[in-house]
Amino acid sequence: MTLDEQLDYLAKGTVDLIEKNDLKAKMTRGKALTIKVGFDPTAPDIHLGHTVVIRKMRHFQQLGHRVIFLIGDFTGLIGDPTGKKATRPALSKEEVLANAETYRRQVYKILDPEKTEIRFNSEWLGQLGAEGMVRLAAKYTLARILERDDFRKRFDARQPIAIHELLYPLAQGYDSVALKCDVEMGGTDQLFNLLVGRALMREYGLEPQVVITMPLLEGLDGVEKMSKSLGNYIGIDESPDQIFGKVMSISDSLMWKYYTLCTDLTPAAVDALRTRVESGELHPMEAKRALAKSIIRDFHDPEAAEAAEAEFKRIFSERQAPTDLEEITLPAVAEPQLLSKIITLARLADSNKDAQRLIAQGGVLVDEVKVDSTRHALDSNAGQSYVLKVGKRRFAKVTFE
RNA sequence: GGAGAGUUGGCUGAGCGGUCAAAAGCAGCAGACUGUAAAUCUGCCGGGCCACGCCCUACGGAGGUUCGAAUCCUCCACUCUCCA
Repeated sequence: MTLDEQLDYLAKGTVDLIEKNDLKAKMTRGKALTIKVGFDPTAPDIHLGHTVVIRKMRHFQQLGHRVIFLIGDFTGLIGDPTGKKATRPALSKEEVLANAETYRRQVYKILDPEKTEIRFNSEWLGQLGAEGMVRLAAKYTLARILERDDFRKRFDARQPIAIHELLYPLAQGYDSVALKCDVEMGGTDQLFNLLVGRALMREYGLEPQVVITMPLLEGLDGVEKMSKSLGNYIGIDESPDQIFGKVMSISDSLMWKYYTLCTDLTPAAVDALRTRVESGELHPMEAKRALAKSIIRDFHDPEAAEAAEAEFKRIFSERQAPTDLEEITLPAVAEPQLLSKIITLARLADSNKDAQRLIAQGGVLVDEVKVDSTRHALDSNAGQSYVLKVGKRRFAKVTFE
């Protein structure tokens, strides 16, 4: 690839690239660049939203650059104050290392292990001490910190902002100083923090980093950004069946964004596919199936993708029980037991009340037959066995012994 | 330091001393329909009990007034506002 082709490749899918000329200048020197992306130490479950940036990290690796997967164990003490939960419990050294190990295992599904460095920012931020932190804080002003939209909004809305939250962008920026980064990437919500890094590097007499932001991926609800805490995510570590079902649950319109950000298809290819769906040539469900399989192939393998599709068809299109039915054994009881109790014992419902509700609404099948009474009881003597379907996706074979 | 406002179910947010297990919206769950765990519509949405009714626990925490309190009083904790 020529330099310009490389630039285009790296720019693909980005929202901000500040400044493209700076990136070009850095690349012209021919040295491997240092790319930094920070991750939260408390949530080592990588989901599809994270992979948007990770995919871009891989692009840099493909071009021979050095990628630093930075675990923010120090900044984790603060917690990026985007949400309402300001402080988070401090993690022990062991927990941080365990989480890092989980990250490593997951992230190498996408990144090249040979070209990835995993670092922790407590390494330098922990050394800083109170004095260092004061000196760092002296390099920035409150007015500039309040440029950050969420601080501004909370300030204007008279919501509390703890002082330490203001330090978060500074700490993150200092990471770039410590690592002498050439490029830092993040989601668009990170733009402010990334730019603070640029400013701080100047203050410390370093060449400012290039800042790249990637679009945020909406979660399964199609509205909020994908996040673990909102429960609207697809985890990279989830089973093929889970991923398939979750992808199928996104709205038809959202599917195109996933195509753009979670596959390696070119924008032109995605547009072509979309045209075929809109013209009625291709069924949207088919397009969504193809998307689900593509994502599963990335995190598992092609066979798993095919199997997941077959299983999905079986359960939801044909409404049959899954092939690998969960087996649950319950202690035998001489008297017939209420079905609602059995469902609760088998943990197919949260409470007896919940189980009764499900039955009342016609959501429970015993051996393929719908149960119509909340007082339905089953023979619970040893040896009895039933296939229970509770709701759309909870299945189990319950045996008494 | 002083004055005032507030704290309600996963979230947002109503709530007259009894008719409040607590409006409404969101989220969630189920059913119908379907093209799918899309969309739409309908219902459910604290827990216990072989009950279709009864009981228990809940409205920041602890006490109190009352036949009866999410609703009134006292103290405590936390948040916000204004003044200093």
